[in-house]
Amino acid sequence: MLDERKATILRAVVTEYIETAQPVGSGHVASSAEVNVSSATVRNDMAALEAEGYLAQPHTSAGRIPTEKGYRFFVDQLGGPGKLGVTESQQVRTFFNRTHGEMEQMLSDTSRLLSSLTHYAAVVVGPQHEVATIKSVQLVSLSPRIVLAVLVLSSGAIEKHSIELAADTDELVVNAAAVRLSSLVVGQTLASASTLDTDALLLGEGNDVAPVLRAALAELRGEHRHDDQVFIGGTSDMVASFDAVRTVSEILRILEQQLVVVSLLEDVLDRGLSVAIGRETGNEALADCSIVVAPYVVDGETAGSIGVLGPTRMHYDQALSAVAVVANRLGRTLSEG
Amino acid sequence: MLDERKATILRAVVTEYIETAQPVGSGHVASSAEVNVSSATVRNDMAALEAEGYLAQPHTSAGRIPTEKGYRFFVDQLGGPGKLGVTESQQVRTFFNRTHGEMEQMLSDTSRLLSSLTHYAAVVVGPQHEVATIKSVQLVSLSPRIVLAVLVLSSGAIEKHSIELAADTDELVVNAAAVRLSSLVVGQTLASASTLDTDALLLGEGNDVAPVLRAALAELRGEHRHDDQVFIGGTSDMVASFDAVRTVSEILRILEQQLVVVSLLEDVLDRGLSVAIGRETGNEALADCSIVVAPYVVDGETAGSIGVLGPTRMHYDQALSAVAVVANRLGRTLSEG
DNA sequence: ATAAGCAGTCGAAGGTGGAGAGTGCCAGAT
DNA sequence: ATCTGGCACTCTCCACCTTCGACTGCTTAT
Repeated sequence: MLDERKATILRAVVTEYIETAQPVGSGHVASSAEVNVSSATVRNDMAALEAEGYLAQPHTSAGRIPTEKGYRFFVDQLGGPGKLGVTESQQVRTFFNRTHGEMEQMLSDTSRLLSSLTHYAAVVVGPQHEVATIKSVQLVSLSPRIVLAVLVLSSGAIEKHSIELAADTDELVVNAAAVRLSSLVVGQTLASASTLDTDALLLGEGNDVAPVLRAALAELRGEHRHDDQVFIGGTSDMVASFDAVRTVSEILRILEQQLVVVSLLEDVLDRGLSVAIGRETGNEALADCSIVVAPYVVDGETAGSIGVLGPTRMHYDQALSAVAVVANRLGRTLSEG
Repeated sequence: MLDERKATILRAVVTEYIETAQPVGSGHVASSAEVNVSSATVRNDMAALEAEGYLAQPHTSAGRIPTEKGYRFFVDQLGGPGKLGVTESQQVRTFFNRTHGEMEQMLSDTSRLLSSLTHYAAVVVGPQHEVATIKSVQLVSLSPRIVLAVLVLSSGAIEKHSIELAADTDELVVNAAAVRLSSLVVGQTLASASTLDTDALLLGEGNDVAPVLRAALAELRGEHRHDDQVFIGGTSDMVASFDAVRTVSEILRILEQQLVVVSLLEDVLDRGLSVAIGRETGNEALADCSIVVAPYVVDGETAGSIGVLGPTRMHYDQALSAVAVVANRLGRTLSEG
């Protein structure tokens, strides 16, 4: 649909605009290395590209700016992530060699890494808990009526939830309930544990233990929903790409609503490495932004996703490689543990 | 040192400037309700105030702007927080009536509340763990060499730390170590637990249990340092108070370095409700910002602190009352649990 | 001590006029 | 049939100027 020369010209315009943030004129394009025709010819093609919706003019007699469709073509023809620069590769390598220990700390650091690689905001969504098995359950009495349920998952993640009981309950009873609970759910996944038939299980229990157990199982059922951990880093870097405080404020508002961010990332989770440009994000406030997202795989299962959020005129090639590489290494590192 | 009229004029200038962000001229001040002298008289006093360092002129023939010293005077003469507006009081009341359960969730929500009350960025630093007693310790084998230590504190907080062992260790051995560890530290504070004499305690232990126990105790010692939880909300609101993206970016960079934020708040912790204006924050990047901070008290002990970060031309009265009220209610709510 | 008047200063706003960067189109070259 | 050079035209940007208005500071009168 786009002949070779037009494609080259479009590519040149996008590249140039990403670099300078200024409308690109036919002269610049003609003098660029890849194009060997005169500016007049470029002008004709650019007019055609505008008619087809790839470019736009801020006003007559200004250069052209890529439209979302233009960026989309540009990204598609990149055909996947390139290689990272040497400095960046080195940075990723040392990061993952040095990192160890706490998963949360590591995910948070990963978001910092990603933002430092790309200079855009980085979002890391922690592994889903559904697939992890329960390693241990514990009930701790904090006060006569409040019990804290602590779950340790095989991923190393911890879930806690405080349970308010209807009546004062002795610590011994709580402990008994904990033992029973452990025997029921340890080794299962959170998903399967939450399908347990509460009523049937409670039949054999004493009158004191039963209510505690019932409450705990109820929590278990509700607990694993919407408890995604999100780590956001590098907002200060990204902000520098924009020039209106107003825009910045709106973008920050989106980032503060973590639910929105998570759903943005999860929408594209099954598509693998992918890019959403401007309104493709489905969010009007992000019209000037693009998102590059990739899932990461732990032990063969898609566990979570990472991404960067930057201006539509982002350095897509760098962002794509950075996200791809980091997602890959992150998955591998988490698999080892 | 400042006669009554000059004080009134200074007050009027600060109030007006906070409202409009425009330099304030003598005419405006003279026509304000509190001042009953002509603009010429105001001019004379304003010149004096400038000479004394309370006001500054962006350029000749512009109105005056408060200096840090001017804001300082203004804040000092406010003499403590006023009352919150009815809408705001209502908002605080419903928030604390409805809130319950998870402390982390609650602190995070509190930062949202505070930012929504003030329209500035809100920072909430979670309770220090030093004073909380250990309710339970658990060691969970994640893999033959990795053990996860989970501490439940009386505050409802959880600390976790993964421990890498030198040798593969059976789950039974880990469990034995956990039992022994529990008997040693449950009921103690983290602070006292970390002063335990490791070597003496290990004498009576078997060769298999000892290394696990030693590793766990070592973690315990290091664990409670620098593990403040920080919750930041409302950055998007605050951003709208500034007009240079550059400034915004620098402020966000500070907020991303949580250590810096924590130290800002903790510097003023023992001073009670207090305000740092511009460079008083000790941070050059926050020259255009002010911070209002208050500690909150749980069970008679200063536990943590909350604060808001806004422009130097912030609505100090509203910010002071909001911070004071929320700190108070937060402390009370946490004490009940 | 306060007020009134007045000259002076400076920025903001608006208008003007190139300069420069672009465009579209046409006619001629390849 | 395509490309190119040339040309007229358009529109922004910038520098410059002027006017306007909001101040101030000073001097003088009360």
